[in-house]
Amino acid sequence: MKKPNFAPLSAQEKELIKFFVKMAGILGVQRSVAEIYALMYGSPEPLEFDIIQGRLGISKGSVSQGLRFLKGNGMVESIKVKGSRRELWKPSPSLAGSLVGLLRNQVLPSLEESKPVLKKLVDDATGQNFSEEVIDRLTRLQRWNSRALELSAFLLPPPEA
Amino acid sequence: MKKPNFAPLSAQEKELIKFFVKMAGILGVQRSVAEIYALMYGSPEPLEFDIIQGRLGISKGSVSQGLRFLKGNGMVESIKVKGSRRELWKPSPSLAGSLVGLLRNQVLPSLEESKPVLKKLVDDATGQNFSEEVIDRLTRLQRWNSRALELSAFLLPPPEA
DNA sequence: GATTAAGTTCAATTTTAAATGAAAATTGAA
DNA sequence: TTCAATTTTCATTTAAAATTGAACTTAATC
Repeated sequence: MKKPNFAPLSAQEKELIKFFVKMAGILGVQRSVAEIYALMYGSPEPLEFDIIQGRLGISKGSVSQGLRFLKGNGMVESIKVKGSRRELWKPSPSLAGSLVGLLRNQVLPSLEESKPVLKKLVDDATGQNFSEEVIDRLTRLQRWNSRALELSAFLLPPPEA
Repeated sequence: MKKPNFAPLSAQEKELIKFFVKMAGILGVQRSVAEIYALMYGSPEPLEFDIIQGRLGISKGSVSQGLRFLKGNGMVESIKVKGSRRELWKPSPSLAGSLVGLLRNQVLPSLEESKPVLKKLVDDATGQNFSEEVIDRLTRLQRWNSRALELSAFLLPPPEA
């Protein structure tokens, strides 16, 4: 019979989790994802699914979705262990790279989508009887969008093909 | 008797609102606030409370709270009309400045709070039997925090006293 | 200083987002 | 190929956040 006996979180682990949860809040990332990442971040060895679930006391579903999200954004890596189906999980080496991955997926798409929308708004405003003031604001908005997009392209080159 | 007859939103206004709502989503700002700001942003004249409420079709409470939030973050300004209790509202001249105000209030506090927490984590980890790997990660985290804080101080000087 | 128009507050409600967990799908060992 | 171990999916539940609106406060006018 299985003994689901997981070590309770240490004070340090709890602090680290709190820290990442707070940062995640700023970025709009959900709590469970931050907890998973924090646990890995403070662990000397890669962790397996069950340990993550058991020690954090969250559901299998949350762990599964959380790992998928983190992997999809390049924030964690998994290691296949031969002779077992289990994978071991650890944070990606570069925290900077991880954040970059996150940002790319979170903000770039919106910036891209907005480009044509802003263009149309500026064109319409210019073509119609809009006030100078408003046209000016819209133009400024468009400029911002472009700059942000350029900056992103520079900072966040897409991952290797 | 009052005639609460407000002009419906034009197609352009709707688009502009959609844009700001999307951007607000990234920053974790609520929809109603984004709508209010967008309406002002696209308006050649400053707007009064009732017009905002009526044209957007949201509650008085939301308008009141939204304006408070926007003002508190330096994103809008109000103009007192003499001989009337009514105020007129318009976006602050600098969009950049507005975003800066927002960011300052949203992220700076968390960065500040985290500083001592991270220091303690690093100290504890160093003083105890923690793995090199983990100590290294925590140190890197601390460095990031410091840099972000410095950068913030540079980019976001506090408003005039 | 009473009246009314304008705006604010906040408990209650509605809406949205996140977490759960049972069932289904998948993997790899035998 | 079978089968048990492991992970994923997703309908449901739970929790969090945003919005509402009626009661309340404040300020202007008479």
